[in-house]
Amino acid sequence: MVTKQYTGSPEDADLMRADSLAREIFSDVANKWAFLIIEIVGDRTLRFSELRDEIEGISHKMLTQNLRMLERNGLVERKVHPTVPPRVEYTLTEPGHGLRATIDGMCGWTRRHLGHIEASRRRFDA
Amino acid sequence: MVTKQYTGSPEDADLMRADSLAREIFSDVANKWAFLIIEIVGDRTLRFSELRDEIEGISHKMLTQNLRMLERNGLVERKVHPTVPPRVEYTLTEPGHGLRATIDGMCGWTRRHLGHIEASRRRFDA
DNA sequence: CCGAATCCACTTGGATACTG
DNA sequence: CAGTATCCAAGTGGATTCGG
Repeated sequence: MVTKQYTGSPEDADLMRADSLAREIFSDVANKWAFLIIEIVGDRTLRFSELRDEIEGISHKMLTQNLRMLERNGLVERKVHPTVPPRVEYTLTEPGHGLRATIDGMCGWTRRHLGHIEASRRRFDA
Repeated sequence: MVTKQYTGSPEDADLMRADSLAREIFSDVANKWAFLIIEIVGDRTLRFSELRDEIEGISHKMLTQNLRMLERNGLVERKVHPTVPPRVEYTLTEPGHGLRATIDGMCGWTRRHLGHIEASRRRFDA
């Protein structure tokens, strides 16, 4: 993905389609709110309002938008209980858990490099 | 990171600071251009113009902006050769390679789930 | 060649109000 | 409670120009 140079040969056409699709998916998902949502859901089952309470600073609108996007891509499952008042619960799907694992890796990386990054920033800002 | 509930106890203060810093860094870095840049640099050394040519669709401005950001956070190194015309080369730092590994993981995940995602989208859009 | 700065069209996201 | 729609303020990103 990403670095290939296309020659225009016929068998390249499929690769290119897969590639640009991958890139599109990547762009969908590689945003901070999506990551945060996936991390926070984890293996729990959370209601809309619980999610909003746990994700500091997210607005109602952003949360719905990202949940829809994640649902559309099959990363979270949305379960509606037909009660009054309504109760809607979100969980990660199996592919969602896979993605979560990679995000976990990134969180770990962040934690391990906090010091280095802070130092680098101070140097840069001077 | 992210999910902890703070009690307000003194020892929590440091955790909270580290946490919000981690989140800030995360927000900096978790954007599609940054990911793409890191992936494309890989273990190569690339000039500004080479980068722009390889990253389809990125504008001059976005590229500079993200390169500055990555440099500030110590993920890429910027080397200026004092020639005429100027020659500026970018490489990943050691922490940059660490982050790259996690992004690689995410790319792999995307490739493995292209089919599932496409199917899920079709279902959703109907 | 690289990058900073300006301009401005366009998108984004927050606040609010309204429905089932 | 969950979600949609609207409005509008603020931010973003592209094109262009100028400078080192």
